[in-house]
Amino acid sequence: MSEISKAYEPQSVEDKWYRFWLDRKCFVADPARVSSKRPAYAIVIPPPNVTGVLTMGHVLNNTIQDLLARKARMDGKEVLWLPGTDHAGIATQTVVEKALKKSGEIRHRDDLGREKFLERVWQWKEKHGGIIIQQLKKLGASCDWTRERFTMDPDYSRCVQKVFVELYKKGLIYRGKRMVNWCPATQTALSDEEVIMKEQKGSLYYFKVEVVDSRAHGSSGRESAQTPAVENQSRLTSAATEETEKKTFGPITDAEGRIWLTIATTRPETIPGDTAVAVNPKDPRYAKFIGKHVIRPLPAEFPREQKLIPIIGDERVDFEFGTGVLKVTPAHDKADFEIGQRHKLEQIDIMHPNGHMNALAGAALNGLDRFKARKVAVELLTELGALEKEDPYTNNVGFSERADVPIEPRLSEQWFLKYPCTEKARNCVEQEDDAVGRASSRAGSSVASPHQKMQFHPQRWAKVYDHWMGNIQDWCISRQLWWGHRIPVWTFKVSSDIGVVAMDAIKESVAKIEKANYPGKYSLTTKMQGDIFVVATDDPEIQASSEKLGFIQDPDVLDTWFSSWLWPFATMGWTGDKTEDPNNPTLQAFYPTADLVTGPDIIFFWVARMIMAGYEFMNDLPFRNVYFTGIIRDKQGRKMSKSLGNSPDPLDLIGKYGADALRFGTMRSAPLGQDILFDEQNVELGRNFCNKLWNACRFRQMVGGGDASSPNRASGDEGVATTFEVQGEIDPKLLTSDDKWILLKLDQAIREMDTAFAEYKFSDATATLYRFFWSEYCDWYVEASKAVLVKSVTELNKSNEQGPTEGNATHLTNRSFNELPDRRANALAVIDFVLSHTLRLFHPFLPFITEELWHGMGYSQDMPENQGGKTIMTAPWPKPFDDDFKSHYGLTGDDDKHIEARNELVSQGRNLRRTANIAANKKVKFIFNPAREWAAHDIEVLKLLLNAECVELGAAHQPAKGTLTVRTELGDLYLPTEGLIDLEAEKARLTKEFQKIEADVAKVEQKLANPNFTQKVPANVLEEHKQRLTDLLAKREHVKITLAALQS
RNA sequence: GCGCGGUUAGCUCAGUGGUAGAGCACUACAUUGACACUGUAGGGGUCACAGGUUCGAACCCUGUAUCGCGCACCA
Repeated sequence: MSEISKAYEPQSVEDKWYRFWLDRKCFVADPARVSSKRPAYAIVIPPPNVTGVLTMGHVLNNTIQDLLARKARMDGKEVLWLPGTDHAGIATQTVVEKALKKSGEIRHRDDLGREKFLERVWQWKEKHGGIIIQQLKKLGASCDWTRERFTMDPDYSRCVQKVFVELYKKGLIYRGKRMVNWCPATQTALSDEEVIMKEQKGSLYYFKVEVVDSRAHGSSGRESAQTPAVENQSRLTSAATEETEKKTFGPITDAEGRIWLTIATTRPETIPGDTAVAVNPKDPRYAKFIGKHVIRPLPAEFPREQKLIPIIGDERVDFEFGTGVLKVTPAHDKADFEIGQRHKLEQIDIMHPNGHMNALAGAALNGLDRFKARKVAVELLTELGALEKEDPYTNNVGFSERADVPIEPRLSEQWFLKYPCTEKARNCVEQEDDAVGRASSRAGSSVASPHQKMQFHPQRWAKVYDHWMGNIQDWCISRQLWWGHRIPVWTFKVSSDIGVVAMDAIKESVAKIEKANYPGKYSLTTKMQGDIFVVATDDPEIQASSEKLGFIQDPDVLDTWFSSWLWPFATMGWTGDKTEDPNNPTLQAFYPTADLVTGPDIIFFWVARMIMAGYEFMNDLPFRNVYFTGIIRDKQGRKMSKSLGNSPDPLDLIGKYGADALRFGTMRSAPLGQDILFDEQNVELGRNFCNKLWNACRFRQMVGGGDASSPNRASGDEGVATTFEVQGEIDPKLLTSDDKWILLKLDQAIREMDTAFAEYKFSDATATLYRFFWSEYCDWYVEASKAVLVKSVTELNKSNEQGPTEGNATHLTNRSFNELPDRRANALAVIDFVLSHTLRLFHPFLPFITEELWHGMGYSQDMPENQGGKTIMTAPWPKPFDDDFKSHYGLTGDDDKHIEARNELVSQGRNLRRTANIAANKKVKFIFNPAREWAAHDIEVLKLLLNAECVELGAAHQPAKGTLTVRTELGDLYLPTEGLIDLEAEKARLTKEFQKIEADVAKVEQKLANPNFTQKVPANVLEEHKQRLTDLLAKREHVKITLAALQS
């Protein structure tokens, strides 16, 4: 800081210190250093997509993690913030596929084939994979980069495989043909969590089907047509749409005596896949038809016998909805599938995997995509005369989260996981009710809180979590993709002699390896399923030998989250082997981790699954606290997205304002549990704040050392020269009221910061820092300190001579003058004390500028090497002042109250200046009649703060006409105006003030007149009110007199 | 339908029963030796609405409106 620039310039500073931290290994966690005196603190990063770029969401998330990590280091903990990236199966594969298509290289990934395509994805990963990591470094993230992990690192992959095999062995993983969420765009199955419901405007189509008695005879349904109970209701037509008609649906008998049922559907294109029609058996309109058949209208060209489908009774049918008749399409609807299971219905799959209709859908629909097919189906029904009407209809449709197309329920064979440890996982998270229960039980007995529970912040997410855990469904873990962890299962169809030979060979090979080194490192299980021999293992040797013998690996890969759910321990070198883990110092030291910081949108995807995995594989929860951030929205409240183009590039913001500014601005606008409306102005505010901090330190440097005339010291520290002298001990005897006040404010700020961190309220923390540093330290303390630091000795001397003309302050004045050099040194010592503490309080939020100033101001030189001497990162976090400290420096609440009142007096005095239209830079004379004795120094400060030419002490000053006055608890302040004021404006102002006081007086008087109030209210509140009334009355009197004086 | 959260100054939000707050924006003044990325002063609010509890409600209770989110879904 030899050349102190007027404004803070972050760019060069930030790169310099980040390199410094890396070079000195400041982020590296060493399990060997962990001890009872030096506890471990760990966070694992929510791994961003390896090929992604930094978003504002990442900024929010990672700034919070960095705050926690940096704070923990300053608390003396051994900190591991473990970084890494996620392979992000679908996202990455889609991106690469698109790029290859765009370049014209391929039309489909099949053009390359699996192996070649994967090569290209790896290339892509190598090329783009590091970007987000570099961006995190720009943000200042203090991750232990030596431990950076990727979910497809070889050893990580082995963990995934091992976990799969273990769960498969246990029977928790199984293969089954089920209804799954199929994404026709990416052509893979998805988990329920990857489906998001969206409201869609569409139509509800009503079409009729003819009821027939038996399969044998086509045209005659006559007998049933005569069924007496059938009421021939007046048909709804598209013209008539009365509310009451909803209830009038029922079978119709036409002129020829044929009976028809009307069915409502949103998906007429699936009619060719219908294999039944269902009614509620309790529905009097339809129950009698159960057992009969209807003729399915589509495909039109199919022979009638093929289209006879039964009418079944199923309680699931809601007779309020639609017509009360449900078409059942077991192959294309989840609910219908279940009905189909109950009634053993045929399943007709009428679609290709890409969402186009196949031949079973009929000639007219074959080859069309689903939505086109819907239109054509409606046309066909119209032509057949089967369509009765079409109502506009809005319903919720599941969309593929990634591809943003409607998912297609589809019957397919997939791998599923029955979640482990659900009970433990569900119960470990503290619910809001628990806190009440625990508090009372603790009060009731001496039950030591036994098992530490996991806390969610904000806690309301615990309820969401609990609800999900209570309704948990098996997890579809297989994906029909190429990029990911391939399922570690090999099969061989035993249909020939070769098969038998192979079986023997593999058995032999297995036996050999088992003997050699099992159990331990690897997992293995084999089994026969029908004529299929299945090998599931993470042992590369067995995998290889199986393939040599003609075994074929399952083509699917695992859901990305099936690897991320292991993140908290797989990143710490977990091998999946419990006997080996005690020898893993990282896991020993850092698992379970302390905090997890993530978005509530992945509470099911990731958080819940990590908790279950933690219990299953580590027998302990993976983290103690989960902090859920809000979602970053734009100024208008819209979610930030690429397509809207409303997401600023954080790197641009860093370039423009600095990383510290971005961090501070983001934290300041991100209250716990609330969504954040992002506004660049917040970042601007952060920059301004950094500049303020910079200039406050610059001021400290400019006023030099304790002796105003002493030559500045220049000493080197990392090539940075200090140009002033850090002051040593504070002398309690020389402290002014302002000194004591700012020390008390610092103490308060430290306490507030501790509370804010304990409660994860980072916006509160920034608000505290902002208030303390800007409003209290800069606006008041620094200004007051100029009385000794800036004014020259001669000037002070002069003003003292002509200053207090009479009375009590003279004695103090002389003393003040005599000890001036000491007092100057002492003021500097207070400033250095406050600044060195403040920089530490700021450091988690503003790592770069605080490090720069820590060294530049020379504060690092006062500290031991490992406690701030090297870097502010390890400087001890400030502690609230204890009683000894306070009594040593004589800090009491009185100083606090006095200075608050003095500040109020100054504000009112400045207001008088304003009233008198006196320019801010013009020095004028004030007269002050203090209620109690004032030290000369304090009068000097008052003069400075009022920008007064002088403050005359007038014991019983009789104001002349045109003198403005204010009455405060510290005394009366007068400003002679010599007729400079606008009388009318002043009268108006005072009248308004008078009215306001009147209103307040009335309010308080009313309260105090109420016996209910005076009797029931706590004593201190009563006292407050009485005091308040007294003050108000005095004030009112004063304004009244002043006003009267103006009138004359 | 069920659950959760919000509604306080023009904007974004603090505020757990006792005088309604901050930042930004706005108005006026100021280029004074830290800082115009600044300073000083000022204007601005029926705390969504309606009831209730209380001596006293932005705050607690009940209901309503409205916005947002999550879960479950009726084809």
